[in-house]
Amino acid sequence: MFVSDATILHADLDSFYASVEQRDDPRLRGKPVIVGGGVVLAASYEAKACGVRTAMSGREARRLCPRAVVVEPRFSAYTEASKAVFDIFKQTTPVVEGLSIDEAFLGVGGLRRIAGPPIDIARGLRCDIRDRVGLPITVGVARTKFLAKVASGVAKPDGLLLVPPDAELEFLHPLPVERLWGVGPVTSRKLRDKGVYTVGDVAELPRRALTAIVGRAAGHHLYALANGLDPRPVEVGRRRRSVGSQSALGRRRRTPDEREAILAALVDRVTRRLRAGRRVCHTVTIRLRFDDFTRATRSHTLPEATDETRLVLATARRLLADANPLIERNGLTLLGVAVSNLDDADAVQLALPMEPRPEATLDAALDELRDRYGSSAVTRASVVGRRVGQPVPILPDAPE
DNA sequence: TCTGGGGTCCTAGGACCC
DNA sequence: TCTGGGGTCCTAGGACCC
Repeated sequence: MFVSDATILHADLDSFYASVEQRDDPRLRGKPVIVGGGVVLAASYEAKACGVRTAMSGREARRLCPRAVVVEPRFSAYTEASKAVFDIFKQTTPVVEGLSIDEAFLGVGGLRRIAGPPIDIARGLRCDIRDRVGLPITVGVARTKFLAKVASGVAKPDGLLLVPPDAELEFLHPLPVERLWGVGPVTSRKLRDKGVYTVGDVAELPRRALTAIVGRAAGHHLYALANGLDPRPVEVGRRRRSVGSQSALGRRRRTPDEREAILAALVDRVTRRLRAGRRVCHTVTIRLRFDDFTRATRSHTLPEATDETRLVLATARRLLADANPLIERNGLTLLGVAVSNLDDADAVQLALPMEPRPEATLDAALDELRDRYGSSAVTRASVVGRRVGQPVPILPDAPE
């Protein structure tokens, strides 16, 4: 049987925020460092050794690790460090799929001739990031995304681990179910209640039994992962699907005017980011959290896409007003705004009658768009299907 | 000791259309 | 005229991830 190669790298910066702090302030090196006072945003490995965890309350963290140095987060420093690391990723291979500020998949399948086998590429990558950015990074190498991610998780901190394609299940099956992507506290409890503790236990379960425990989609997903099946390719250029901003309000009651002011600031942040990314949104959602930590969302979809602060704010205000009885009853402790259903701001729709050959229609559309806006202005094109007889809006205005 | 801020994906019911 | 099936979109909630 043909066994494909381990050509996917999962690169994950170790305790990212805390590592940046230790890099920039030599006095912090070798010491337990906690980033964030109210809630732990990141903890150095010295702090993790005391039991400090991300998302823990600051008070609990200080109790566990009284010697820890607590520093305020410096987000601009983290963004800058992340950019530097991603630049090195992209110099290593064109196939980079970012997962978050400190994590990415790299496809290195086509590079053997010029850069050697994946394990050597991974070694080189770790050295480059250490030398040029000054940060430790762990890399997992495997045949699939999931295995590469598990490998990096197992190899942390500052490690490198290859899962050979002929030893995947030996590696995977002894691990606890929580290592499976998509198994959080709720799913973990459901599985453990049924006597399913390890990835191997999941793999032994019939698919039907698994979907009965965790639901359809999750069941199929976990079944595949536990058996080493994960055909997802490393995807370049994934677009953001929503933009949001939120603010915890503390326990103090806010007046309607105060809530208004906070809402306006949130909408302003979100629409600025929208415009900076040349995107427009269709749907506006407000997020609420209450005294008892229950949550609610309220959303509205606009007839036209927008990036205008005024319009998004008016919509968010209406949603907030409608939720007022809920807020008065339960006490608001968090307010958030998110926009989704995003489009490119400068997308233009063009309706053409369908030709017998679909590609001829697309070619004709591209020709017409290039005529209208100049060939260099047309950078992306996609086909939108409409039912026959339904009107398609035509937006003839050229972007500035 | 009550708990940040940024996201993704899935589910389920109802409206609406063919 | 009535009934049913199938698809899409919207809304709300929930689990999960970093």
